[in-house]
Order: sequence, then C-alpha cells, then structure tokens
Amino acid sequence: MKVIFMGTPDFAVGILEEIISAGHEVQLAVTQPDKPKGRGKALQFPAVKEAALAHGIEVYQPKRVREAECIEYLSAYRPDIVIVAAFGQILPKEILDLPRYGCVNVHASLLPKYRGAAPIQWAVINGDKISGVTTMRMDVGLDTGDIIDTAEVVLREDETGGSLFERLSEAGAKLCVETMRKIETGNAVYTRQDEALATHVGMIHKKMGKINWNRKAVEIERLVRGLNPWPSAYTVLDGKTLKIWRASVLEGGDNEKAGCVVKAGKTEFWVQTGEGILSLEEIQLEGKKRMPTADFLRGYAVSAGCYLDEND
RNA sequence: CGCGGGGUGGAGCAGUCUGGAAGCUCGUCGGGCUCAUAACCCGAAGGUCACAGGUUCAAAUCCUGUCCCCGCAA
Repeated sequence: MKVIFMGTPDFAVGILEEIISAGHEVQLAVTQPDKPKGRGKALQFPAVKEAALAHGIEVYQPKRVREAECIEYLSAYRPDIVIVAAFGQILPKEILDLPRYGCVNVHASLLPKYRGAAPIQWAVINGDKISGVTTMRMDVGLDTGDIIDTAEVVLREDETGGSLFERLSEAGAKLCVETMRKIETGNAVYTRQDEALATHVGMIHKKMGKINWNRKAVEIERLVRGLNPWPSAYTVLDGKTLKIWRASVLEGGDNEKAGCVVKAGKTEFWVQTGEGILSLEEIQLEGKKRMPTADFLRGYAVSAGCYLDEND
C-alpha cells in the first residue's frame, strides 16, 4: 500500500520500520518540527525524522497539520492509508477522510482504557497487570475510533515506563502490519469502543515526579518505575534535587513521620512513607551521575533521622 | 553564546577560597582472629590530580584555552 506515516518520538520508529520491511511504500513521513533541545541550544531532529532520512523517505514537518496548505500537500500523495503513531497533533477531518482506508492509529493501551497522551507511564504508575496496544480507525475524537486489533502485554514486576515503552512499541509494530494486511485483504473488523469503560490520561509533567512521602510505599515505588527514564521521580535532600531511579518496598515499621530517613547505613537508605518503608536502590543527586545507593553513601553523608523534601 | 554543578588510585568523595609532601569511606590482594562471616585486626598494591599552555623557587590548588559528564530551563 501507499502509506503516509505520521509519528514523532522513538515509540513510532519501530512501527515505521516494520511497515517498510513489510514491503509497503512509505511515501512520506510526517513529524513534528525540529526543536531546540539539550543543554546547549542545538536543534534536534525528532526520532522519526532520523529514521525516515536513513531510509531515504521524504520528511514533512508542518507546524499545524490542520492548516489548508498542509492538507493540500498531503492530498497530493493520494495515499491508500495513513498510519499515525504518537504523532502529537490532532488530525482534522479533511485528513481523516483523505486516504481510501482512512487513518489508522497505533495506541499504546488497550482502548478504551487510557485514551490520551501518556498511556504507557500510567499503566505502570497505576500498577496494572496487563497493558497492550490497539490499532483503530481514527475519527474526530481523541482516541475514540473503532478498534481493529489489540495485542496484550503482561507487565513485569520491575517494568519501567521505558521498558514498557519498548515492548509496546515492538508489539505495536507487529500489530500495525497485521492490521494493514487485514485492511488490504478486506478482512478488517471494526468494533465500536465501549464508552462506559473509557478512561482518559493526561500528559506527564515533570512535577508529577515529586514524591509525596505520605503516600504508600508501593505507590511511590510504582511512580518511580513509571516515570523512569522520564521525567523521573524525585525528592529533595539538603536542598538539592535527588532523583530516585530504583527503589523497593519494605513492609512494616511505620514508626516515623513520612519522609524521615529511617536508616542510612553503608548500603541501606530507607525512607518512611505513609505506609511501609521505601528502600532507595539507585539514586542521583543534582549535578551528579546516577549511581547505586551504596556508591552514593560512600561519598555523601546522610544521617538517619533527617527528613527528605524539607522546604527550608 | 540560556542558568548551574562536576571531572583527584577500581567505586563514591574531601582537599582548590588562604599554592609548599596524595587524603577519607569502600573495593582489590596478602596475612591474622573466629565454629563462621558481608564483622573485626594487621599489611600491601594501585593516581601523568580530564587535556594543553601560562604564572611561580614550587600548581590538584592561581590565569587562559579545549574536551567530556550531569542537574535546571526549553
């Protein structure tokens, strides 16, 4: 099929490449404009742009896809289908109606659960046992189109936002090609989403990573995993940001106020939470590299009894 | 030129302001203690102090330039 691919970050790259190796003709890759990124200032290409260029595919980066100029531009390609994966812009009806087979979105959740921007992290943060990917025929709503295929992925005990990201991207790539095959051969079945079961999740903000020690240790530990590698969960130690990359939950011993450092030994760094104790395993102080807690404690004196996240 | 922290034996750090013998907590290796140990005791190896210039009798430390790592902001 003649395909226009729309996507931006890493999540979309695997899908794009799977479509290519399945033998489809990707006419154009549409992605967000380059943005200044990193410490300096340099413009950085979106991951999909990098990949598209590597495959010799033309790249188009409209600021707003809903503008007439953009719609005109896309229609000139007369694609059979438009595949959308983590593109980052909402498509107007004119584009949805453009291809013969419509626009198909690969979404990183089992719809109608987790419609919206950051389904992957939320699945981890909420402690879901199962997540997955869904392909659907897009309509004007936000992730409300008819479902074509789904694939489940079982979350691991130590699943992080990053690891699930990768696994769902892989699953999504396979599912996408499978869905395209069904569509092409006329075997696709379109199922309406059950509105009663629909839930929405918003974007991930950096502030969400700020740990509230009054919460349960299990919840904080899930937050740590869900926001790893971005934007990461953090607290404050001696007025400096302390990122927590990995932690584990210890039962019992709710004797101190939440946020109190219960133990700071040679290798243990235990913090009291609202329920249970959180053992920090891998951390990173502002300006430093991330490192195992034992390494950190070798060079940084943390005294038991002090409090994290003190606003002094 | 967006703001800031940092690069010191294998790891994490102190020392830099106020130049003048390379230090701490660990790890490693050898020995001892012990029923035993990740515990304790004794000893040893291991560093061009990121790189390049400069100032000085003398530079990890002061000056200039470069490279690399990281936090914030975007």
